[in-house]
Amino acid sequence: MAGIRAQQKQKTRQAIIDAALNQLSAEQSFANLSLREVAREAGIAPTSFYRHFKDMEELGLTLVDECGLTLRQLMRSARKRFDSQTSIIKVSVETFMEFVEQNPNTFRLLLRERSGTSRAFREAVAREVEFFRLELADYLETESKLPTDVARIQADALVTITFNNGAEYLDAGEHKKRRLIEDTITQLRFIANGAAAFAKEEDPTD
Amino acid sequence: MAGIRAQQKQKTRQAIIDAALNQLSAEQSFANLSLREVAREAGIAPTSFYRHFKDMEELGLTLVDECGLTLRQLMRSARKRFDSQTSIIKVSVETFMEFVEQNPNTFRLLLRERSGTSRAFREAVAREVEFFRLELADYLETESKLPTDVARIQADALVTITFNNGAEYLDAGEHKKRRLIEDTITQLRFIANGAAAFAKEEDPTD
DNA sequence: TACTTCAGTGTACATGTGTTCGCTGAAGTT
DNA sequence: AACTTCAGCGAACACATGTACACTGAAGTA
Repeated sequence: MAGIRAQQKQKTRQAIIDAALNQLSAEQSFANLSLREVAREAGIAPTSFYRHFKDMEELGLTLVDECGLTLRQLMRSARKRFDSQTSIIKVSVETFMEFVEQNPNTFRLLLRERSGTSRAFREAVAREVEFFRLELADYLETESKLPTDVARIQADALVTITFNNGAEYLDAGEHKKRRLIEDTITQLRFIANGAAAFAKEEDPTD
Repeated sequence: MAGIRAQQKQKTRQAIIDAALNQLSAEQSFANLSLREVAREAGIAPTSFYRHFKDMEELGLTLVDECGLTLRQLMRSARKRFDSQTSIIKVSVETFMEFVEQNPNTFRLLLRERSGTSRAFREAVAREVEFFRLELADYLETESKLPTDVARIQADALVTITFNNGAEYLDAGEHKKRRLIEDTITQLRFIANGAAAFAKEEDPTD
């Protein structure tokens, strides 16, 4: 049961996925990527595409899932392996920007489809971002001992700022990139301090 | 010199612009709007389009400019007419969300082309957002008496949060919309307080 | 009135698209 | 060895697109 058949199928499936990702760039979004272009790049006939995906939409959703997963794992490991010397905020931001730097097209996919034309895509990206928020809110609640809803609102803000500055990072020059990282860290600190002060005000006993 | 000619030309030019804006929706972005579709909606022959715009790109840039201008004027007037009873933050957020509610397609245009495929578009939107930031930073510097760079960093964060939550507002239901406004206000307060605390720390004499 | 300008038109063409259909041949099964 | 499955193929299709071109006729001009 080597499954030569299934193995080969898996291989071209991956080829299609890679082809799609490789074609993404600043000038080309998934939305205006055609089935035929993907097939060409993957080295298969246009019609063979249908053996693996019903649609370009189905392929897109697969990509979003995969990219979201990658990013989530990365951030999770960043939170785990941060040493107590450097702040968790700094580590997270640097990790995130590193990801953006090294996978610009992956990130662009999430960024663009977040406000894209297909409801399914928007929801899929929203789901990924939601994972982020929940995980971070959870972390804040237990580590910073914040009330649940303060943690949630703060987490939302942190994710929004980071994700968005990641978008700016894409088009930035070397100098601006450095400043962007610093500014992001500062902004996250503003939020963290503001939230902490707010929580204290509400419950001074803590 | 009634200029019947020029008058008529201006009229169809506006018809084209309106046609384009009317076709925008959650399911249709400017990027996948074709010249022919716009012409059809505007009630002119496809080729007549060229009498007014060199390109779809040129039309798009015009739209971005126009939309940005509208939004900017709105926010500026909001800042001016806020009565001292309600906080400037609350007024600004409510004004912004009202704009998003009433001009969803206009806002969608800015939102999407911000991370779009055309460099010219991205830069145009970035320019509009930059106006926002600068005006707000200026306001913060004079009103809250913050150091220039703290004001800038804070303004960036405020704009990012507001703009982004506006995007979520688009797809939100009635209940979520109300919560979104509240959360946005809270988040902006976090930032404002965090920034103020930071500034005080740096320069306790103030 | 004769002449020019030019917004708007209709035809035409080359190009790229998604998708249907029937075929092929190797892999898998009995 | 005989039979089935099924990933991949090429030809063909109907369709929409951007744009070139030559045209018309009303508005503007002298």
